[in-house]
Amino acid sequence: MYDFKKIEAKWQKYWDDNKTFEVVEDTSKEKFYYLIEFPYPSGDGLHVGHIKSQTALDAMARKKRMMGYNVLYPIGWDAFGLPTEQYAIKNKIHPTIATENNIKVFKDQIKRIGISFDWSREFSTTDPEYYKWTQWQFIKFFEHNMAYKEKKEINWCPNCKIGLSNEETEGNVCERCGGPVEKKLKDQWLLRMSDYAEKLLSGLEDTYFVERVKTAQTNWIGKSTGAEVDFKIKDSSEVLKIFTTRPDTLYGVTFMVIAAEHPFLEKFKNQIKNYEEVLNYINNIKKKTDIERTDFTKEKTGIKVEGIEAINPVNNESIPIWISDYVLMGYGTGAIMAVPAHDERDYAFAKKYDLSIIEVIKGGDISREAYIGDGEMINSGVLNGLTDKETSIKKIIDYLEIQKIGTSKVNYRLQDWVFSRQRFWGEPIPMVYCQECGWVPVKEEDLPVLLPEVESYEPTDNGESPLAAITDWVNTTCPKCGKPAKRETDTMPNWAGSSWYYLRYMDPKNDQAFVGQDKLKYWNMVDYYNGGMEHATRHLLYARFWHRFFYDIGYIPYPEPFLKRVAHGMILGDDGQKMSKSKGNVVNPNQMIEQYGADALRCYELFIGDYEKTATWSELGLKGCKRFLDRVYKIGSKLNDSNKITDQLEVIINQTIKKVTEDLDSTNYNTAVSALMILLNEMETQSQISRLDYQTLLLLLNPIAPHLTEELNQKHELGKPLCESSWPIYDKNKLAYDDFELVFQVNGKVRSKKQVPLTINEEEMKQEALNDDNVKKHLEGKEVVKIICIPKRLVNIVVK
RNA sequence: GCCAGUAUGGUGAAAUUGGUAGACGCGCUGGACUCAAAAUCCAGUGAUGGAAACAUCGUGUCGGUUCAAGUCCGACUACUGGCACCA
Repeated sequence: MYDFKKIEAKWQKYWDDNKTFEVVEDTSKEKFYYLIEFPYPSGDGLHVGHIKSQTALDAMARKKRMMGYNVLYPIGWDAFGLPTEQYAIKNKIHPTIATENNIKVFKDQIKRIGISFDWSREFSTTDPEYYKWTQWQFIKFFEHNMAYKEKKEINWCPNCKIGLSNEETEGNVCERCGGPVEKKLKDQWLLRMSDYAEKLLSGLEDTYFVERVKTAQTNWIGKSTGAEVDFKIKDSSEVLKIFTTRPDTLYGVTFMVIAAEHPFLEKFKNQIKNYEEVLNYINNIKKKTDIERTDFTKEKTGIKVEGIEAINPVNNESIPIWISDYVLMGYGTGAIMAVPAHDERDYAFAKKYDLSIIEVIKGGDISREAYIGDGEMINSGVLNGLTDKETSIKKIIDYLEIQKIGTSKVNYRLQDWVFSRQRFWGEPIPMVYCQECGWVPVKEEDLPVLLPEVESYEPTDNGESPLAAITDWVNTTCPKCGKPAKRETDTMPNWAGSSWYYLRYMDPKNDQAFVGQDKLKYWNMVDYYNGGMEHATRHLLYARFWHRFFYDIGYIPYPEPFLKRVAHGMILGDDGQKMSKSKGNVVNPNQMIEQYGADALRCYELFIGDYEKTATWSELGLKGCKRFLDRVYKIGSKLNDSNKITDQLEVIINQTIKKVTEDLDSTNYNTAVSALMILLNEMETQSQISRLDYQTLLLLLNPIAPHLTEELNQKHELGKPLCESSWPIYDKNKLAYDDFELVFQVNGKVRSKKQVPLTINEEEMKQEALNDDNVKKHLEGKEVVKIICIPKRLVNIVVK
């Protein structure tokens, strides 16, 4: 019938030759910035699931351009990171080459789908011209005291003698040798992201993220409000600080629990009578993984610290101190006050070790379980008799503050960002260590710090980055004093380059700044950011943090990077399982394009179902979309000479323009496709259609099936190329026919229907209903109680 | 455990936001074309009863509000995603 391969190649060339989708800043036009998460170019290429969001945003972008907007829809490559490094090691190929090859494959795939990316803005995070600025930004963090070094645990395989990423330690077993993984302390760079917890939380109010993304972010930040309280250590000037969200239960404290890593243990070493035992317990804990340690289904363990005791500041009672694995050093102060009567964990612990339990809130049965509900305060000094939790909390905090033994306090789950990786394939951290000057950033004019050309990029056997073995590269001079110094050999995490790429798209060739101020002002926030749910926490928070910091220090004129965030649903294989090479259910877009064409594939990607939900791939569904496009082609043979909308099609065409326009602005792509199918079905009932009917159909379908529609538009000489045409506008007065089907109900059940004019009034509607034969039958022997008329809808007769 | 979301035919899913449940696609059944098949076209397709008209039932379960509930309220169940001994 028609050669879709030829048509697709022809129009892809046309767009390239005419630079149709290259965008230049133009203040006379309104801007719109669409963004997809840039792909990680792996060796496997893209599957049909990956291109769903690219296609969806492409349809939106094509439509917005036809509506006169200046649309930025860019793409690049997030190419640093572990998969490429491992691929390179395995295949004995340099990661730079591997990356180049992978990008080539990805790019070819995307080009064949006909996505309208502005390729002139393409870059990779591995380009020195790009990572120069990632390094420059790190130095800004450092200069503002937002980057610091600290000993942190890494996953360590004692067998392979290398540091492993979390992904490589699934099940606490080394992915390479299958042996057990240990923890090892290493000096690492961290970014003070926890300082930004409140800003990242409140900033969400300035965005239109979908609800589930917002809650994921909120949960990750994990704000909790409570109090910090000082517990004196008996016979000492030291104070044990704890954090609690329930200071109202302070009178119910019967013991304290501190984390195994708590500094008190070292500090009171000489006073702790069972220090030997304590050390033993701590060493046992250290052997466990985080997962084992935090698995709350397992029984809690602990040991009493003999020889030191704390004093409850509100009633001066002496209380014992315990160590347990259920208290974590990384949250709050690493110590808690235990109120077993009103906390499940404390209760379980108290029961196991036979510790006393004091009830302070009435309402439960503490002989059976901890009571976490509300009730009257008892055994609680100043709080006795109060019944409202909020009032009690406020009162006790006031008391603590007056007595100077505590203060209200907010805590966040969000921690600082561990920014060091002991790997080759990442941005070198641009810092130099000098014996005299300490850590000194590389001078700006010496950026980028290039990754050296090396023979081997395999990890070293002592936990250092492979860069540490390259002495020529490591040994340098101090940028400050000029004396011999050593470079930092760790690299940045994969998340670094992806934290600001959307800014670089605005100004990808700038060699004076990471992005120009004029470009920032013009493009402003990303209007529409699409990504997977797997990035709704970390990537999205890292990028928002990065952005917010550069806003705070004056490099970006607005605080939040993304206005709207939408999460696409995954596409599963036709077996209902996640597509993966090992399951053999991966569908390659190239094969589908080969058989059905890019337009049919695009159409099906959008038609497959609710955009935000997971969907199962079905080649039969794709076939159906191909049939639809074939019929669009065929109906061209029914064209007459008229350049007016055909009377009989006027209403449905206007309805379809409205529907497609609205659906392509939201995420309802499936119903946009369905509306076009309905329009085509209607056109097929006509013996002829006008040139304008057809052109309108092609324009509306163009964002979804751009190649075929351009070809048909040209073939039938309907006008200039669609990509240079304007989006159709509907006539508000022509959205409805002048009659409609009136529904007759008796007691809410449909009993009959009749075609009536739109001009019908309420009285006439009632009469029509009462005169209907089937309605009469259902009224027989009954009394009419009332009649409800809904204009343009129905009449409901209520009978007894 | 906490937070968020989802549940509709054989199947992917629609449903004007309280007003005809199942649009559109797939599959299936029958027919046309063909020596035949594929492709294409036409008709039918929630279940039960009926020749039909029509009737009854039907949107995860149980209750409620309403003239009217897939949609609102209450309780529950299952699944998906996020967080999780976070004090």
